[in-house]
Amino acid sequence: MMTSPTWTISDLSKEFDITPRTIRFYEDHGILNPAREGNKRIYVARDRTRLKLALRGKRLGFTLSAIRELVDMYEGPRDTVPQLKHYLSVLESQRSSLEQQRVDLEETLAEIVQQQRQCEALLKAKK
Amino acid sequence: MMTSPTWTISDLSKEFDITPRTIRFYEDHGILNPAREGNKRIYVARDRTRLKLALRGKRLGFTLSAIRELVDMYEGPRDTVPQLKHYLSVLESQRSSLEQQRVDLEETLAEIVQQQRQCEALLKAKK
DNA sequence: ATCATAATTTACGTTTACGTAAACTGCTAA
DNA sequence: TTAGCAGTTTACGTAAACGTAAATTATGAT
Repeated sequence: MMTSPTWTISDLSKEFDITPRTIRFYEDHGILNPAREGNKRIYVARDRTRLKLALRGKRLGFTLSAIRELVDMYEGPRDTVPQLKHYLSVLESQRSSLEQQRVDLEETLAEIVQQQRQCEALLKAKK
Repeated sequence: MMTSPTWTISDLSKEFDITPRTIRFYEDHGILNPAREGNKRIYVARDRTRLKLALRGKRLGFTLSAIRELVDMYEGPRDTVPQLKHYLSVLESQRSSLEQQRVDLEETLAEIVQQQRQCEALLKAKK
């Protein structure tokens, strides 16, 4: 018999270097929905994936409610045509905002690299 | 005689679509330092550039204090070798964090595009 | 001179994303 | 069986980034 892997709250908090408080907070806001064994939370692969997505979203500066929308959508029903169309429009707006962010990122990175070069040149001149 | 351009607080708030409150808040936190004419704030090109940088930083999810460090450094003195070395190390850590962010961004974008394709395929199948 | 408009300072309010403390439950090793 | 964890809920606290209202000042137009 094959059994699928599960995690406890401290497993996840260690793996992703966040506090259990944060994980419970995400649950309060509908991002996670772990099963219970008695009163203890049991996380399965799906939960872990959602948490991973959430943390990546955070690193990109998304709010928790935006993250919730996002992960919900990733799994949500796409049965009817109106659902599909709505989903598509949300995707499109996310994409355009991310692409603006990418522009900002590239610009900032380019400037930083340029400053690095300048500094190194100055350092060499000093020696 | 040539006179360099200046802006009022509402000029800038309109141009960048933020409230004057935000601009003054940035000043309180050392990101801006406009001159005064009587008690009114007069912004010159340097202030405007710093504001632009700040807003780009915000879109990337930087905190205001991080933004302050960044814009300060862009103009700060780089005379001594210790200053240069410190500056370089700050630059390097910023760069690595931005590069992590770029990875996150590309991954997320790729997933979004994939979902878009799936949806479009589903939509076509429905018709 | 007055009236509207733009600007100012001061200060309290608000939302987001958790931190932290308190008081409890449930295993497990000694 | 008791001590010690890991986990739980409840609830108040906090820092960041402004919003918003109040009271005041300055300036240009009529």
